[in-house]
Amino acid sequence: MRYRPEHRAEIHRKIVKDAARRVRAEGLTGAAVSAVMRDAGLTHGGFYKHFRRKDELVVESLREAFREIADRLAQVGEQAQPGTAWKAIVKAYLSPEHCDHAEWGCPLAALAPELARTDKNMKAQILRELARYKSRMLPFMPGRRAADKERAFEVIISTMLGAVAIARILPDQAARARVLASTRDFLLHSF
Amino acid sequence: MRYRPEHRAEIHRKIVKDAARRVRAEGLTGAAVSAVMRDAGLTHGGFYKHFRRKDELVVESLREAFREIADRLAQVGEQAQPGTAWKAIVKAYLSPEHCDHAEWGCPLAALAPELARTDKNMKAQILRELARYKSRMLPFMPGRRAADKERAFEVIISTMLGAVAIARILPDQAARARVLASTRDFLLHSF
DNA sequence: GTCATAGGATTATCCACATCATCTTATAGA
DNA sequence: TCTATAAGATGATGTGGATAATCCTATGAC
Repeated sequence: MRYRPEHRAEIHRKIVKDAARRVRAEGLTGAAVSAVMRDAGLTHGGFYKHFRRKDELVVESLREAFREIADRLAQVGEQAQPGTAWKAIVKAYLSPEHCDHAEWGCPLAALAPELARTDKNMKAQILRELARYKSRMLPFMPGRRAADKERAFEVIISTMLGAVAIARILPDQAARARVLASTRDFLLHSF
Repeated sequence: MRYRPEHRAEIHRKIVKDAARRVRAEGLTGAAVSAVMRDAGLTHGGFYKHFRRKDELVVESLREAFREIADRLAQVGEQAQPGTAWKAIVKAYLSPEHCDHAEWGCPLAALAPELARTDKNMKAQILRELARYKSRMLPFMPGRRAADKERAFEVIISTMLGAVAIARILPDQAARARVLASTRDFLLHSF
């Protein structure tokens, strides 16, 4: 129908944003073609005008999700007092808000084991996003040398995603908050 | 066909054991009825002579998986010098062998986010298994009072499962081993 | 104002999977 | 030895999802 030139890009973005929410909320297979198209106000048929295969959408949605969380955490880090940035990031990551809203949260906390099971091809693309995520967090990490910061990032992100993943299984807010708080205190006193 | 009385139970166990492997290797939806039945040497049709619904198999396979890992870790804890049991457990959990064999490993490391997304009913049953897992690990945990041990378990298991989940995404053994080792050292020096 | 075209709709196909009704048959128990 | 029965096989059904061929039409470029 020869829409406005920017229309195509807008729809594309809309689909990806929606898929980024859905994969985190429902898992890697949670962004069904018909669902994301419906959310974009379209029918499933047009999907392949925007993506060659389903996998492309999944990868793009992960890229979007990693970017969103990196943006958010970087902002938290930048607003913190110098030297305490990593602590602010830990507090934000281990907050009840993050725990309660996987759909806007860190894709690692929402999907890590599923990402590990993707095929070689997709995993390579995921690793690129993971590397970008890491590099954006490094400036805020504790430690003098780059290698120290990398170690710190790996340990801190592992600990945090584990805590959030466990907390999300727990039914009542009290138990959830307890896990988040004790992991937070543990991390804050450890570096 | 009126088989030996114990035949039914044997087949049932075989199906569950196989499903316990499959869910950890391929995710909560990885134990397809036809696949587990084929592995048991049967066809898909007989499945519903053993389970009322698919969910029942999933829950039983998780129960089996939790039991397997608890058995393994408890054995490690018992064989360790008194007072160092938790350290031995941490080393076993963060070993390359565990990382490389999700299908025999801790269901939390393999499935935590997926477990969080199950419906209320299944989650309640999962929580029971999680509680049993915890109670079996508590005797080995550091800390004086029961509450301390509980906190220790929660923080330690979160950290460990996160590290394994991240490591499993990484492609080369070196990077994997690095994450496992630094998380292990981190934990061992923290309690 | 016309019309070529690209974005979208419709519709169909294919596949994997859960579920279930019905048929078959080996064997435990008499 | 006979037979009732329950485990398993066969095959059908329904669903959800990916993919693709074909058709439709609004609009930007002229």
